[in-house]
Amino acid sequence: MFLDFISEVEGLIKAALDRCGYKVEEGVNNLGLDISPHADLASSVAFRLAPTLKKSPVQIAKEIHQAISGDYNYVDHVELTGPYLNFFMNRRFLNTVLEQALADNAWTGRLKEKVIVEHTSANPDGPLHVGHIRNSVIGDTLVRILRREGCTVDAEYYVNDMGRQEAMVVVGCDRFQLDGSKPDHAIAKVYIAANKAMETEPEIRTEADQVIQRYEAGDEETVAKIQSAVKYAIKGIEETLHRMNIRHDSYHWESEFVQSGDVAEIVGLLEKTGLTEWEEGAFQLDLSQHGFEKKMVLKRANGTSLYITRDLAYHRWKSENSDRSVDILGADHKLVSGQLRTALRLLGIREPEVVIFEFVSLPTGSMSTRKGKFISADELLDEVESRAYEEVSMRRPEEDEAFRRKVAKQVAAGAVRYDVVRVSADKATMFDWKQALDFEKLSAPFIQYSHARACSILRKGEGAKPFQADLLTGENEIALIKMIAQFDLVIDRAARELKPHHLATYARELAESFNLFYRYSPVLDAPPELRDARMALARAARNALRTTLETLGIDALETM
RNA sequence: GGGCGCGUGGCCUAGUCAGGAUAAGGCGGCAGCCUCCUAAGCUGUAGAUCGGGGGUUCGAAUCCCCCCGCGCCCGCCA
Repeated sequence: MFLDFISEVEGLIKAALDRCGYKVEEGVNNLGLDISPHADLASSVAFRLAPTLKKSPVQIAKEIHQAISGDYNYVDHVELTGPYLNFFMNRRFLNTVLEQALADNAWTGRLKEKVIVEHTSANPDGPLHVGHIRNSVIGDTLVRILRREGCTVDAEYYVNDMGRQEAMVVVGCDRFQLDGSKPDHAIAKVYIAANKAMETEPEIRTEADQVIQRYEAGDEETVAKIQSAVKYAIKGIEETLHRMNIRHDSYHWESEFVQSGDVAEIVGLLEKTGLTEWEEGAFQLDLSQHGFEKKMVLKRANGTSLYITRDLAYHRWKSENSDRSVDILGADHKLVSGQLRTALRLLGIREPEVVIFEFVSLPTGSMSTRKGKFISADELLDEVESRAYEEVSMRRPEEDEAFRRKVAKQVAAGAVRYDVVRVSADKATMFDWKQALDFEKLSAPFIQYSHARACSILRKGEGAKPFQADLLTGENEIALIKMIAQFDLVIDRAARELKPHHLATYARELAESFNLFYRYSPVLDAPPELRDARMALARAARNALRTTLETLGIDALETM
């Protein structure tokens, strides 16, 4: 809805500029529009015109203001405040927002593209840890945001089954026993043990190399061993992802692209660029003309393929099977993903849009699966869930065990997701138990609670019935409607910039806005007509909160 | 050493891409609000040289340059 208001204001200003004979340079937000405490939408365009027109911004703003036509749809009036043009929404706009938020098909989005989002793709050598889930949460939230925008999205997991780490898992399985614990954790134990053993038995390295070669050559016994280990680990990883409402639509294994011949084909195509050469037995691509100092190795001296070439083949497949593809990658992949994109460009293949997130570290340093130095996502979820259980038991002692367990699970999953997604991806973070276990304002439970309160009112009142939206004139009521209106703007921005944290910020603001309404505008005790109008607003807010939470992948509890 | 990213009250973060009217939240501190639709809530209060220095501009947390600090990368690993 807010996007419609912005479009109207843009039209009014452009028409007024034409009338005055003024021109602004083309560019994003060249009209200087901004949501501001002084107006629903403010324009500082007069400042931009001042240097060329050699007039004061105040004078220019005055002229534009006089030239603005009074033909409004959603605009109520335009105020001239010094050099600023302040636009205000009319009642009709507020009422339309309410009406749309009450409709079943509210917020359907404007895009239609087919998008592939690849996220998580953690090596199947152990459980997801608190660093991996930053990838999963950002990725899954983007999947949901793009779907909300109308895109058809395929969430994909790229399985690294051909790497050295998987060979080490197989070596580990040969030497040690899987102990029957959760599959991904069991795999991690033998993987860590194999790495530890390698310190005193260097021949393990050779053993792993042989596994890689045999696997690439299609040796049956090796194929069976690797694939069963990979599937076993993935089973555990999926289970963890499901606890956080994260599901992939499809899995692609690296080996697919080697077996299909795609990798060999890609290497052949790169050879035709004339930038390749054999050096010390390995086949390499020189990207120095493109700003990369190091050559990109396409084939090892022993003939086996590398992650990067397999990844090139996968990316070609993705670009052929989508309109857009998005990769979620940790900061350690910055350089490689740059090389990958350059190589794709050389081949005329559409490049992926890459979302990089910075590292999550522990107070003791960065995490490592290989060294067994990490806090697993399961550990985190268990801990948060038990804290949530205490909390709900204290608040709702009359409810039974099943209720409290269920609420604790949903609160925990939400709390973990929110704690991750609220921070901008390009900020390195330090994992903090205190913050992860805090269920107050800057958290999912705060938003879930607002939603539950709205549901509580709706449960106690009557169902939907006619109401007079014009009665909603209180400061908090209007502020809440305006906040609901911003949903489309926020989704649009988050989808365009691929920044899910904008939605997290919005969710908090929406909940805050609802809480003020809840506190200062009694619904059930209001006089009949006002009560009906406030019921409608509570319902609209419930819908907005529910949709926001769903888009964040957080369960919208009706009671908690 | 080079490349990329980050630096905002005691702590954590939004705002930076697209410069604009008093720098916005949370945690922690202090002081209040449950005969009132769930207090996982609400209100008030104290607390900020927006890492430092230069520059561009009518105007800089935001753009440019230099410096400092932190993170990540610079493998025939992934």
